[in-house]
Amino acid sequence: MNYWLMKSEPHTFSIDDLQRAPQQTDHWEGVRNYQARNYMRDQMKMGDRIFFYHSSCETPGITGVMEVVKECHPDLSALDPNSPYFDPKSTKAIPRWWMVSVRLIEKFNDIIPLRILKNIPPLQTMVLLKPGNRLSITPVSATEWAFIISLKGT
DNA sequence: GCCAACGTTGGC
DNA sequence: GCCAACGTTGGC
Repeated sequence: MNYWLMKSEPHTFSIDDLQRAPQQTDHWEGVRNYQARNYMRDQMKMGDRIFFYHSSCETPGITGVMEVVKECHPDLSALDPNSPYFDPKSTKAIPRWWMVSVRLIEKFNDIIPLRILKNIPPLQTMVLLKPGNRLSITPVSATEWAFIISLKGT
């Protein structure tokens, strides 16, 4: 099983939005970065675990856990001229953008803030923490995953 | 709001 | 293929 971290701005789509969704499931539309897309298209598999990360907000950090419930399929928001994610270069025949569907497994009682993660030596290997990193989807190692899970509620 | 870092675009 | 200009991300 692979582990991941996916960012979302909570004023656009928060963990509470996912919790309210039918079956607590939604598709992860709107990724418009090739490397992040490739992770979803080529590497994310059923059952992979994902940290839900809130970015560009008062307290950025990890807010819960999701799993992949549907592997890559075309991101149709790219075809919708009324969508903020519209991309005229994507077509139905040759989709440029792909996404996975995710289901909420757990919303943490308390967010694990980025500023805490930054101060934990065993987590300095995280791609998320690499200087200059802006990727909205990053891989997480099994070791990093287990360590972060152990921080819950502390 | 600032700004550093990074990705994309497009002329040549 | 180079690279300058521009746009975006995202913490602070």
